[in-house]
Amino acid sequence: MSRVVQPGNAANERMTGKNGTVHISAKADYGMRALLELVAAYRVDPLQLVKGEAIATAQQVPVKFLEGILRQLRQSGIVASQRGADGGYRLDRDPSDVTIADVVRALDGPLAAVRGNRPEDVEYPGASEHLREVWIAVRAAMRHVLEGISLEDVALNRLPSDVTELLAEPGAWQRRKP
Amino acid sequence: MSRVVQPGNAANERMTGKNGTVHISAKADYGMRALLELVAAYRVDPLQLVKGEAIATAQQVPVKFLEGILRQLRQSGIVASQRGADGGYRLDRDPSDVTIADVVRALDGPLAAVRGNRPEDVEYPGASEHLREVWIAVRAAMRHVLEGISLEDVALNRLPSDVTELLAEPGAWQRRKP
DNA sequence: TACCTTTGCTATCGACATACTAGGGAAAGC
DNA sequence: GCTTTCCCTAGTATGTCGATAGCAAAGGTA
Repeated sequence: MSRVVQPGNAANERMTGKNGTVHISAKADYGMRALLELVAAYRVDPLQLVKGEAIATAQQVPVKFLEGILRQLRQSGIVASQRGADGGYRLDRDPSDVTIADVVRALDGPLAAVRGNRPEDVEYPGASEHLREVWIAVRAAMRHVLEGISLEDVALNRLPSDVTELLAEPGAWQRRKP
Repeated sequence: MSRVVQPGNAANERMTGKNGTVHISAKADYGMRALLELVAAYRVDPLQLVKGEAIATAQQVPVKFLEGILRQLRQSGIVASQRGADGGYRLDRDPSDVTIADVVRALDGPLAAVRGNRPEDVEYPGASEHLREVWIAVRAAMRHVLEGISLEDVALNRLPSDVTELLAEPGAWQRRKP
């Protein structure tokens, strides 16, 4: 509808709808951004509360949608909340103790799936006998990255060394030729 | 109408539609399996044609759906086809020259997306300034695995060393505790 | 030529997920 | 009480995904 485009992707091509085998959903993206706002507050005072609307305006995210995300994060024990005037949200765990995988799993469920099944559950006949190992490896790579980065790492821009090596690979910042 | 997945039912559950931020679609899964059948034929005779229905029954995949997949793979230059009696499909490139990333891109488009946009296109304000690096790293990790494995590697079960290291990680074959 | 086989293509379908919005209700504090 | 804030359920628009049907086009065979 109103095409809420991020302030960075100007005259690029439209990628309408869901695209990509690894897809960071709006929930995961908004959730991470909300949590990074809470990390900033946490570093001032670990018990400081931030209102949902403050987070929403700071990150330019629909406020009612964000409320649902924050509720899920609370139910997963990542965030604590308080109601009433001067209420709000805060981190309930140390930022160094919450990984991106924690956040993604809390909001979107399991990291990886093959046709809706867990990778270790699929069976392959005949010539595709060893395909399962491939999907397991994909999931393992995903876990390796997402479980190795904490909220603190992102907030302070201090990513693990193997992750920065990934970023230093040639062409990591460009898209592949179609 | 609880859509809750029973955790104890191992054999046949479907996990309720699409799930997972890395999702290997039916197209990618079926496409890989079809190609591995074609690799087996290729090793006998690189020009040998295999009928769509033969592939479908060998891999237990819906025929008409597979036809569309094979057509996409032909349009991407991965397979060749011939019509008429004694027609069929064959690999059009050497199995060592086709990576899993090639297949996935041919069938499902770009490897990674953040809310439908390319990871390098999203822009983050304030506290989430460095979130983009994370998504870029996720995509780089995906590329590193999928561009490093060829059809031949899977057919002969000779995965690259860094991939087998991923598979040897403790817990790689088990799901994480919910 | 007529006929059969096999791929090529388009259109369509139901089911479900995604990304929201609406409109309240419940608690905390003054 | 009253206000503020989070909590919750339900609903909607849109799109994708997995799959099927039907027919056209290309190639071989008699």
